[in-house]
Parts: sequence; structure tokens; C-alpha cells
Amino acid sequence: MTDSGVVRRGRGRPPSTHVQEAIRTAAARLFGAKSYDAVSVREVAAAAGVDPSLVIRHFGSKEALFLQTMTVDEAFRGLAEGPLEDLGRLILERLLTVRGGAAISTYAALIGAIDRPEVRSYLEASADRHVVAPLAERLTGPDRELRARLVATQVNGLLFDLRGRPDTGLAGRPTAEVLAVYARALQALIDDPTG
Amino acid sequence: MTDSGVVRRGRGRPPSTHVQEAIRTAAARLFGAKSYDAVSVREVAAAAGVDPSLVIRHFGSKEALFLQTMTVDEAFRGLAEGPLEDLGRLILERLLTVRGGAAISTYAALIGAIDRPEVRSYLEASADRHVVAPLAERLTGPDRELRARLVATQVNGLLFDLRGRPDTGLAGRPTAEVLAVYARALQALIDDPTG
DNA sequence: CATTTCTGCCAACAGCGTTGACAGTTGTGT
DNA sequence: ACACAACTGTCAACGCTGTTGGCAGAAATG
Repeated sequence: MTDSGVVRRGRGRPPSTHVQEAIRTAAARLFGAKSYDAVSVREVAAAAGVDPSLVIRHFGSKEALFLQTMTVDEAFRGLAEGPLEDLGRLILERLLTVRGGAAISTYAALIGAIDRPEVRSYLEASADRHVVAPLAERLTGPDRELRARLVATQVNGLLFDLRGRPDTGLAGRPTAEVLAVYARALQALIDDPTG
Repeated sequence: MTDSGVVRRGRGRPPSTHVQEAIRTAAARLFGAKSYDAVSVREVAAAAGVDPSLVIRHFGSKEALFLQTMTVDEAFRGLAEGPLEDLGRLILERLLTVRGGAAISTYAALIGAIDRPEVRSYLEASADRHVVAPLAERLTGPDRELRARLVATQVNGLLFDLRGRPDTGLAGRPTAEVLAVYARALQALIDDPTG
């Protein structure tokens, strides 16, 4: 879906790959550990053993590098699949356990940069593509799209609150307990209110 | 609760008020219109007709000025009061309608700066004080504190998704419709699951 | 073999939040 | 009345930021 970030412009010397890879690796580590603002381009460059200007040259801007590095699509894919009657629990289970909570910390980094328009629209598009759209098609009863949208809202809230504490869980509670209780609320939106 | 931001250090010339007021007014307008990062201290100073260094002198830092300007306590006070059997709807109604959605836009500004530790802890403390703590005392059944915490989580999610669109509502839906549907999910956490 | 597009490197830009230095003003304690 | 302390506002400067331009060389295409 996303290209490598380097635009081929015709004939001539082809772009290198290992320098980009080094920058991307360093950026992923730093953006995962500190906030967007707290990570400087010069810092990423130093970690990658590269000149700061090269980072911009290769990726266009700090924000573009950030967006290319911190993607959440992989963790969100197929989130709305599974039997409807147990989907609330299933969604939460996948979010909280898959890849050791990697989805949460990546999401946390994105939320920290939410004021940047491109980050914001990426996050919205991601929720739409992986949760709202597929779920709206499967729901039955009234207000299907709104209910699907609000499922994403609840997921947003949970991810928002879990920012930075992927292990300890909410309010010191273990993940399993949060999951069981919150699943009921999520399921209240999934179930047909007239049925 | 919060003092004026100027610390009296003993005898001597007392602090002025109208300059602080001018800075605070300019800051409130700018922080409400643009994101934390997009508003510079120099810009606030210019709007207040004041030297940039005075802004820092008076308020300590840009972040302190921000926190003193954008407070959400007023809008959150008493949020968890009212009959338990209808509290889900009541909470949402108060959040979405009080003061024309001023709570939402202020919250939006705070979320935009969520990566700053002091902003983060203020937001957490605010939710605790006005929602989690008073609600946990009133709930019945198992997992009272966790359920109260998750009510705040759902509220967070809604405020998060409503950022920047206090009028149009979610997904273009009018506020009333969102309210009615989401209230069910919120109420699912408030109701005693064993009852 | 000319052309084109990369490479990497250095210096510089404008803007940022913040601080130091300094002179002037206004209050309090004795 | 007088010293002192804490404020006032003004100016220049600090170190940092993301980003850009210039430049010489390398590697591909036609």
C-alpha cells in the first residue's frame, strides 16, 4: 500500500536502500520510546550514523518519516471480523494481546502527534478502513453506521487511556479484567437494540 | 482552586494584573483556535502587545500558561451526579450541550498537547476527580472502580472523536442521535452486571 | 560518453522557548 | 526618611529546531 518513500524520477543513479533502512530503524525505535516532539531529526540522524539533512532529503520531512515509520494498519487489519455475538470481546482481545501490545504503543505515538493534520487524517482513515466500514456492513438494526462509528470511538477511548502502560493495564488492573468488563459496553453497541 | 499564576515572594512591589490578564486573554483565544505547537510565545506576546520574554516571566513557561488558560474542571464538575439508572444519558447530555460545546474544544486543545507530561497528568487528574472517584462510590456490584474508570474511558473516546467538530457531531450525525445511541453503551458499565 | 539522478557533506536559514543583564518603579519593614 | 526587596518592562542573546542550498562525486540510462 505505502511505497518506500523514495520517488524514482527517471533514469540516473537509483536510490540506495540500506541508508533509508537505517534511518527508518532508528526512527522507529526513537518514536516508539519518546514523543514526536521529543525526537529531533538530528537525533534520528545520529542514531542512524547519517547527516541530519539526509533524513529530510530521503523522506521529505520529519512528519513524513514519522507517518511512514509508525503505522497501525497491520495491527488493525481484520479487527472487525468474527461472530457478531462475541465481537466486543474479540475486538478487545485482539487489540490488547496481539504482538504484545505493539498496537497500543504505536497508537500512543500517533495520538501524541494528533494535532498535525496529516497524522489526524491517517488515524481517522485507519479507523474507518479497519473498523467502521467493515463493521457497518455487518451490523443489523437501526443506526448501523453510527453504531459502528461509536464502536471505533470506544476503541479510541481505550487505546487513549492505555497509552504508555501496555503491560500494567488500566488503573493497575490486569488486561484480562479490563477486557471482560469493557467488552459488555462494546457489545451494547454491536447488538441490535431492537432485537 | 488554581492561584493567579503569579507567586508572591514576600514584600516588595506587588504583581500587576492587567498585563497578565491581557496575556491570558490572548493565549486563550489563540490556544482555542490553533494547536499548542502552532501558537508561539512570540505570537501570544504580540497579540497582547507585550514583549515575548514577559510572557515567560509572568507565567514561568509556555506550558504553564497553556495549563492555566485551558482548564476543563468547570465543565466537568458534577458530571457524575444524578440518578444512576439514567446517568449514561445524563453525562453525555451535559458534556455535549453545556456551554455550547466549550468543554469539547478545550478538551481538544489539551489532547493536542497530551504528550507533555504535565498536560497528561492534569487530564488524568481531572477525569479522576470529576468522574472516576465520585462514580466509583455510587456504583453497585463487582469491579466498581474499574467500571467507573471505564466510564471515563468511554467519555474520553467520545471527546477524542469529537475534537474540532463541536457542532456537526460524529460522522455528520446530530448530537442528539449520537447521545441516544452512545448512552446505552455507557449505561452498560453503570448498571450492576449481576442485577 | 553525455545526461541525469542519485549520493553524502557542510553551512546556513528563520523560527522557537527561554534566560541574563539592566534600569526603573512601587511596595514593605524599621 | 531610607534601605531593601520584589516587581516592572526592554534588549540581546543562547542553544535548539526543521529545513534548504550549494557542491563534488558516483552510478545508472540513452
